[in-house]
Amino acid sequence: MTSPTSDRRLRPTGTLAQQVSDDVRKRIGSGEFAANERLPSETALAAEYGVSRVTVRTALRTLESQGLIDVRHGSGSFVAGFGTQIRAGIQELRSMSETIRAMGHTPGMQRHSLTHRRATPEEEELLRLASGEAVLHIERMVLADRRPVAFSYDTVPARFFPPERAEHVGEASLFDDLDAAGIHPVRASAEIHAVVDPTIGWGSNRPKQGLYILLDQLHVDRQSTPVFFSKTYFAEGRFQFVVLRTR
Amino acid sequence: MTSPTSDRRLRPTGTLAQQVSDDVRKRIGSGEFAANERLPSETALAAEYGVSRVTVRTALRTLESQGLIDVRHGSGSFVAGFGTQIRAGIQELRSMSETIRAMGHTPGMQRHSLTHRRATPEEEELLRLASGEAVLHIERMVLADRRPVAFSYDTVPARFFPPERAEHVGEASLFDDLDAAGIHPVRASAEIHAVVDPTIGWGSNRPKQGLYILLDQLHVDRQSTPVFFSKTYFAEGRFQFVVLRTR
DNA sequence: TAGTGGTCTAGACCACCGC
DNA sequence: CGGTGGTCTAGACCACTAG
Repeated sequence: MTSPTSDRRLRPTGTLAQQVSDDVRKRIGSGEFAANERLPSETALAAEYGVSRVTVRTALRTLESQGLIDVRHGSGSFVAGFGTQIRAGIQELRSMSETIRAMGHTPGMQRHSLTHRRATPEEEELLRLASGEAVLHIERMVLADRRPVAFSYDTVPARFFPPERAEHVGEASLFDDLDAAGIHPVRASAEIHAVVDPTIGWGSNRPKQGLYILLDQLHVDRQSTPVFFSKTYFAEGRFQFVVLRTR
Repeated sequence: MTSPTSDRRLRPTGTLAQQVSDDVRKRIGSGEFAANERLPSETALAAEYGVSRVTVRTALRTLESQGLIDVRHGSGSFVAGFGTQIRAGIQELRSMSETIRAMGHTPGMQRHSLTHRRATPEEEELLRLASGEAVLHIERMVLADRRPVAFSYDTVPARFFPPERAEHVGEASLFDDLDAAGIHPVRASAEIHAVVDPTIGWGSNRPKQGLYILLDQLHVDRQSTPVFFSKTYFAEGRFQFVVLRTR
């Protein structure tokens, strides 16, 4: 559509498809599009936003994969029936704090330890380090409403950070620390495992059963260069992962 | 490309993008495209297959999400380094047998029990059944190379099947049974859980630790009508799930 | 700077749904 | 049947990579 007669204003962040996706999500959240209601047709949304239908479809696909809408061939797209519970799609890579906030809870982060040490041979290979290079190893507890929901063990090359900053790495968001250092992880390939290990974590609030979903992740930047890896243990029952599987 | 001068022959199964994706996967498997090698450019592939670049991109995105290739902006697409280990993307909805075969193993299926009974109130709501309707409940063991890798508990409305067929449901692929009955599940929304439960499963080969990844799934057809639900317990350590997470 | 992938467009045709 | 989503095309321009 070249005539912007009815363009809805978009926050110019990221790709057009992301902007549309964000805006529709906002309109769902605000109640403008209520549960089980039909969204405007793809053609109508394209006209309203002043973008092509392909772009609208890309945006809707994102919302679908997050379980927010339900796209039905021949009928339309519908706001998903609840229940109200905000679910985290496992395909989305976001900082833990973001994810928890999006779930409607108050995030917290507690760094348990920070170690500066030489990389092991395995770490050297995984992160493509020079021989003898140093890494920072960080152990953190992730809280939602002051309750531990995950324990994360992260390993990142020490050279990313100037010495005066290194000691503060991981006090809050590791993603933010990396961004500030000009390192931008954008993807992670993750293995999903079930783990029982009572030695995982620390503190008195730690889940007693020691049952976790482990995401064993290697984060890479846009060039697929390894940036850091992490093992994050999500306490079963305190964190819900959802995935939309398609044929 | 309208001139099919160099069309590579494709198996006319599914969408064009799927055909391209399948063919490139085959060429990777055959070694024509070796590990860490660069694939032909998207433009070149589009010309070779006689399809648009958009279609090639859709196909490559699928392979990327399965961890088979590595797409790098400005450089090209590369066959992922192995590993040799064949991995199953959690976003793909396929029958267990298909998945195991694709992993390079010999699939097997053993039905442990088949129960015809009235649906519980919860099942009625989940599957949108009429009051008092009957369901089939099936318990099966999934084998790879004769070794149990998963236990599946499936519940499906009894009315899908004529009486003479009902007793054979789930002896092999439930997907096939449903297809034959004109029911076509195409998507599943799944919750992912970690479970420890020694009462899961049966038989002498059952994993002793009783540790599983549970996929709690509701399968729906194209109209998002619930078709059946299943709880599938994948033995930790015998089955590997992978997911590509993106920002 | 040449070549690659990243994004977007306008338009087309098909398959499916519900009236 | 009209309206919806599903798929595909040809072309365009941009951002990134590497020599």
